[in-house]
Amino acid sequence: MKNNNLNLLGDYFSIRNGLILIKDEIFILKEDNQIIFDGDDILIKIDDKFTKLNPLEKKRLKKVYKSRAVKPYGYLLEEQEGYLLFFNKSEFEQSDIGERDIKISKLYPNLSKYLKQFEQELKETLENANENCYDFYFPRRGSHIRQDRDKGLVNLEPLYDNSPKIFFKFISKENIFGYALDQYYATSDTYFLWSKKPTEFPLLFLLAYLNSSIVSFIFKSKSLAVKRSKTKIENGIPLPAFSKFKTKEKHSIIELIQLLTEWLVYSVNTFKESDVYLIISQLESSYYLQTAENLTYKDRIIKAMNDNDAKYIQEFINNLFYQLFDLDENRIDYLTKEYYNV
DNA sequence: AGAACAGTACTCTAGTATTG
DNA sequence: CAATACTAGAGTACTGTTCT
Repeated sequence: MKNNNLNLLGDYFSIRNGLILIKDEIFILKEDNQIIFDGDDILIKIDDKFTKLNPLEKKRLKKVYKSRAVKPYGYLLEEQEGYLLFFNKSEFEQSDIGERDIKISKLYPNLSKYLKQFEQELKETLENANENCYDFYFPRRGSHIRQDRDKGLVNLEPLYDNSPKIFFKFISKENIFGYALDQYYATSDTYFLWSKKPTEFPLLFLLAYLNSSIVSFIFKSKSLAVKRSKTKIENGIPLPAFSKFKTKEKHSIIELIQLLTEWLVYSVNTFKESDVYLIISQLESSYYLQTAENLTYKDRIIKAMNDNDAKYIQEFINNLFYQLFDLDENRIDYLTKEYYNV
């Protein structure tokens, strides 16, 4: 059955857990409890006293989320778990252990003091798991990954910090794929898609595809429910061969899918009037919506956008995918309802 | 109460790097 | 270049929580 020409999600993306920490409660600092924000100052609790962090130290605190924050096209801002204390091993690569310790405590005097409160406990955990106990400053997994067998490690910090990324829950029955443009760190109950090689199609198109009813159908028909296993997702989700879409009509569908997805991303996350105006103005020049038979949809889409009706936009995207793949939407709906009980 | 689920982090393994 | 050490990958054991 295996078709060697089939593009799979796993061919283009590595799926990796978020950060696996030695102990979440030590590395994830909760506001008001372990850290306080006072204007531009950040204070951290060490031996029951709040101590002010230096500017370099502030950069080591990252917004961190758990999988309950994941939602289609975005994440729930209010579900931020806390601030991750993230030391990056590659910052200290060249030094030996002793030198590294000194360097850390010089550059990050307060943060290292904070961690040293728990040094014994952290070292014991690492020792027990046969891991290097001197690395108690760092996440155990998820800060660096190997993309290809013959290539070096990729440092994910800049990608977590400031790069568009797609992620989903570690355990989920549905195809819900979140998206973040800004700083988004997550614990190991979230999986991230990290690009292995440039794909032919843009990330927003992939995001739309993964959240579409097509992939929902694939999830159900292949029983791909994510349950502590990523290989099923890597090998179970086919990616369309972009080069097959040759006609102007197909390209106009792809263009419109991206535009609508962009709107969904805005509507789910930071809703800015100016961004929405820009999208609506781009709708005017959409080739797909210019043809006589599709003209009526334009007003309907604009209305849905003004009403913040994400459901309509999602359904429209679903239909666009059916058209793109020359599928009979009624047939898929029938199959889904009849045989998958939804 | 017991089952099912979700979150956490433990641990085995495979592959890479180092060393002698 | 073989032996050994190290590290990241992967799956799951364990535990606390929620559902029935």
